[in-house]
Parts: sequence; C-alpha cells; structure tokens
Amino acid sequence: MNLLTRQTDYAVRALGYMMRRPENNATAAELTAALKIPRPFLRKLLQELTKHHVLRSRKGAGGGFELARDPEKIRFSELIEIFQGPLRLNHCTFRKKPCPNKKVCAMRRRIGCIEEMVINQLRATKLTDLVQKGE
Amino acid sequence: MNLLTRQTDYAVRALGYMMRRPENNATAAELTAALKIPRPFLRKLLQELTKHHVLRSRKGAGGGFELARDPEKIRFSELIEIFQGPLRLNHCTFRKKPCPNKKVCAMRRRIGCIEEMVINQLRATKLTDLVQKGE
DNA sequence: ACAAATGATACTAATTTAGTATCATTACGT
DNA sequence: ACGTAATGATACTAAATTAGTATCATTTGT
Ligand code: FES
Ligand code: FES
Repeated sequence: MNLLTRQTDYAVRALGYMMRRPENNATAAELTAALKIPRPFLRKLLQELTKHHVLRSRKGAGGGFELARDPEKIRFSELIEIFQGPLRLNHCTFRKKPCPNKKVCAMRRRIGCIEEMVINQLRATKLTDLVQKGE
Repeated sequence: MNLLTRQTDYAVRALGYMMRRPENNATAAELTAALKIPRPFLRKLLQELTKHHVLRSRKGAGGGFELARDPEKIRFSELIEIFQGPLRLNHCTFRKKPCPNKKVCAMRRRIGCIEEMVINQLRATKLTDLVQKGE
C-alpha cells in the first residue's frame, strides 16, 4: 500500500529541483543528470505537468521547463491527481458500477471519513512543504 | 488510489456476514451463495484469515469457519495487514533499499504524518464498526 | 466407505505501473 | 537557410501487483 506512485514521487523531485534554482527552471537533460531518473520517463512526466499547467515549457534550443506558478501555490493533492487520478480511497468493489448500498454502507462511511482527513492534508501541503529549502 | 484491495473488501463482507449469525459461523458454500464472491477466491481468503487466527475452521462434514474472537476485537488494520502487508504509505522509491536521505526528507515527514493519522484510524476501527448490525 | 467440508499449492489472467522508442515540431544561432 | 537543441505526441513493451482458477490432499461426521 503506497500513497504515491513512482511518477508522482519523481515529479515532486523534479519540481523541487526547479524550485531551488533561481529561475525556477531546468531542461529535461539537466534533471536527468541531477536526479538519475530514466530520461524518457521523466520527459513524459514533465510533459504531463506542462499539460496541467504546473510547468510552462519552451521548445527549441535554449528551451526547457519552468514552474508555471509560485511553489506555494502548487498543492501536493494536485500532483497526485495528475498522475494517479481523483483522490478517492473509497471505491466500492461490489456489483460493479454505482452501488445501491453505498449510502448505508458502514465500511464506506468509515473509509470516507479517513479519506476526508487524508485529502485535507494533501490539499494543505504545498510544494514548499515537500522539499528542503537549503542546499 | 484505493485503500483496500478486493480481497480485503471481500474479507470484511465475509466476516460481517458471520458476525450477524447467532453462532458467528458459516461455511464457504454458504458465504459464496450469500455474497456472490467467486468461490475459490473466497476459500483462499478464508484460509488466510484462519492462518492469522481471525477465524477458526473445522474440516469435514458439518465443518466450516467461525470467528475466532469477539468482533469488537477484530481490527480493520489487522485485516488490511493480512491481505496487503504492513501499513505503510511511505516507501521511498529512490535508490532502492534504505534511503540515506530518509531522515531529512521533507516529503517523507509529511507523508509519515498522514500515515500516522490513517493508521490510528484503522486501528481504532473494529469489525463492528464496518458492518450494519440490523438485517 | 462415502460425502462434505477445509488445507495446501501451483498456476493463469487481468490490470496497473514503469519504462522505451520514434518521429514531429519549434526556436535559436550562425 | 540550415543544423542543433530542445519539447510534443503517440504508440509500444516490460514488470509488478492483484484477481481468480484448478487440483489434490486431509479431516470428520454418518
Ligand atoms: S457495499 Fe457498495 S459501498 Fe459498501
Ligand atoms: S529521498 Fe528517500 S526518503 Fe525521501
């Protein structure tokens, strides 16, 4: 049971690296070298972040990626959603689609409550909370 | 992202069913019919619960499974651990095994804190909290 | 002996996650 | 204009995890 997939974890590292640079930017090549993440995988993930407007990119020579916003405004929850879909701990596995029982299901209520706590925490956590400032 | 796997979910249903019976017991055949879970899968999972002393079993004609303890004493956390391994949301994916960085890693600290909340909730939740009494 | 139950174990299938490969497009510098 | 350095898009393969099946052995009540 793991809260993060590798992609999300890598994304945090990459964003953290950029956050510590004066211009909040980097190229895929730089990040590959610095973080030792397989390059094509990293690139895919950076593109995904760009699509979701967490990064901005510039093509061509001298191009690269930069944070699209203040790191204080990048939520952990947002990153997880990008790579892992909506924040739900709570799917009902029974009888496929919408479970008729869902409203009265005691288990769902319990998990729903835990879910809510987790989501609140994740929303409250910003990129700046995930990375050491120093070094 | 899902807190439970199907096995855990099924296990809760099966245990819940037994909990509502006067003798806290049932056979695999009964449970299959009542819960519509694939039988061999269910059987495997019941055996697992027996191994971990959540259930007791009796072989042979007239045999079956029964709760090994008071449902108040069966924790949600325990069930999850049986089917999904130790409760950790927190593996470090970097550089394989024990991460030298782990102690200072801001992200791990954050997740660790969330993890702790979740685990506390799961430990506090008993089988009786997961199942409707009535019906 | 037979039937009804679980125990043990090994296998297959489906799904999700991780990672690779390729080619198209854009922009800078000469 | 051209070459090079970058990202965009897309399709594919591989590995890991989860779900599910199949089979045979063992025990127990009648
Ligand atoms: S049985 Fe579907 S939500 Fe609990
Ligand atoms: S880098 Fe290993 S724990 Fe954060």
